[in-house]
Amino acid sequence: MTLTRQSTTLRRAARSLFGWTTLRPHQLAAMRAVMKRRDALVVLPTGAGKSAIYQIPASLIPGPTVVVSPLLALQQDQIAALNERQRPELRAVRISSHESPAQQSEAIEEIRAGRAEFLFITPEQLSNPERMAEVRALKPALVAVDEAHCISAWGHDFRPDYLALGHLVEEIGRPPVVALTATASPPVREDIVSRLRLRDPEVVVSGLDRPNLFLEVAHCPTEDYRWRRLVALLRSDERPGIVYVPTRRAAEDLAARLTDAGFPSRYYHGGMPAGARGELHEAFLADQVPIMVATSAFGMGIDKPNIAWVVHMALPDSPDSYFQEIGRAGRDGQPARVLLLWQAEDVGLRRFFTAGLPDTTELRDLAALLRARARSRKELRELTGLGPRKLGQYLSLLEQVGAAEPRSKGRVGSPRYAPTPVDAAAAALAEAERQQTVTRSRTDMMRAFAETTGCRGQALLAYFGEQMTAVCGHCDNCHAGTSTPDDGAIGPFPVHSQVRHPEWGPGLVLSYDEDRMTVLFDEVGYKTLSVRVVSEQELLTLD
DNA sequence: CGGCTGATTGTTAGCAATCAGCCGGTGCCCTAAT
Repeated sequence: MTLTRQSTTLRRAARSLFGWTTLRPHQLAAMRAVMKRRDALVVLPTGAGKSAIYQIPASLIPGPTVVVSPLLALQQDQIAALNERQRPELRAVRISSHESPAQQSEAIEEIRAGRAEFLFITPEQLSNPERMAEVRALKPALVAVDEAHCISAWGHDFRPDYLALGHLVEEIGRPPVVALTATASPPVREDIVSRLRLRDPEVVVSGLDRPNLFLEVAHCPTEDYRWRRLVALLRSDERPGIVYVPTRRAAEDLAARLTDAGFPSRYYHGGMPAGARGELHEAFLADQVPIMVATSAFGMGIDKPNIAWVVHMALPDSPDSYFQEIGRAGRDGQPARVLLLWQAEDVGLRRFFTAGLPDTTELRDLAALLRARARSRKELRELTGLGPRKLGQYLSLLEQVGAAEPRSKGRVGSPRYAPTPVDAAAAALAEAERQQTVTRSRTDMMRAFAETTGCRGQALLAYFGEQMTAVCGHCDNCHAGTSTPDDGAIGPFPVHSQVRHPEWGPGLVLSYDEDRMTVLFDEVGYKTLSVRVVSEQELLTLD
């Protein structure tokens, strides 16, 4: 099929299924890749018609589509949106702990008989060997991984089954894979590609700059100042909006305090019962909650067009999280305010969350067990006494250093020429330390973003590996006139060139900000260097 | 890592300074007890 004919087919399907008269260029590019059975990584803001990128080709390609999606509540919304259209080629079912065994069999049967196209599922379900066998038997023609940044954000500790997704997709029969997310900095993209084992994927990145968001940061020496700045923003009375706080308790306390002060607010965090969370989510979407005070639990799946502002009451852990959270504002294209209220002390909590390295003795014993013979995770849990999360994290580290490899039926063994358990444990610890260093460097970058007197739009885009040639014009520093354009040519190395540091190894030049430059190193993460020192001491060489 | 709380100390009778201990985000899933 020629390109034009394929585009026509896609456009026709878009009109028939979604009532759209046009497809945006990036949508079309990604859809064409999927139609050609090529892997794809799609980074587009929510609301840019991202889901359609897999849904429209899926309706045209024979065979069902497996959609890996992280949250059951989010799956429910996505399924409802598809089934509302009442088109058999878009019908969706799911398998999760919410369905009874009878409902699960019915879902499988609907897909098998061709009455449904999409099977929504979590990585945890797929890591169950019996479930995997059922899904493989359906011979899926496509796998879509929604919110793919979860692989990087959650896989390494919180939800280890995310890290095994690449292997799980291979067990399904390795159909083409399309990974979708609203945010992914270069190391996160790399993580997604390598973890999902994408093969020469078509990478589509677009729309990272959000001109209708006004970016503002205030350093708050006292809690009282933080409060006053928040109230000052609320007085301008643009609603609705979200206040992000770092802890559950802060969410409850601040919502009460705001309500008392005449700003009716509700709070939302992961410690609340699922029912209450669902109701709050719905009420917020229906404009019944003007102010939501929430932890980072509130976010994914909130596709609400008229969020007029987002305030952060503490420094987020990374620009990745920050971008994701502010990205929920102003989806209707109307001007929206984004305000970060921070203190240096905020970093302490972030350090705590990233603390904790694996125990070398436990790693060594686990590596020794794997060397003896392949075992199921359940056996390994019983033999080592490790919890499922810790075991998943350890197995992932050992796999990265060549001391573990997934086998069929959910078993894990060790490769033929695996290092000795002692060497494997040392290498795995080093890898965990590297990951921790990179994670902490992200917090450093978040702090640098807060402290910069340069253009914040440029700083944020540079972090995501995009270069803006002019200042953004929609941040506090641009308005104050302190922004200086980063033309990418003022430094000794061009932006996006590969460089090497004697100690930190290879890295990617991201940006220049006055006399400093930011480089992303593979081993130590983001570093800000003095251009003068780099030049005088010849610290970097072109790689 | 750092803020908060409650107890101890220190100097001298009501309270200030210090310190140890505790707490802190994100969600699948399964199992067992109602």
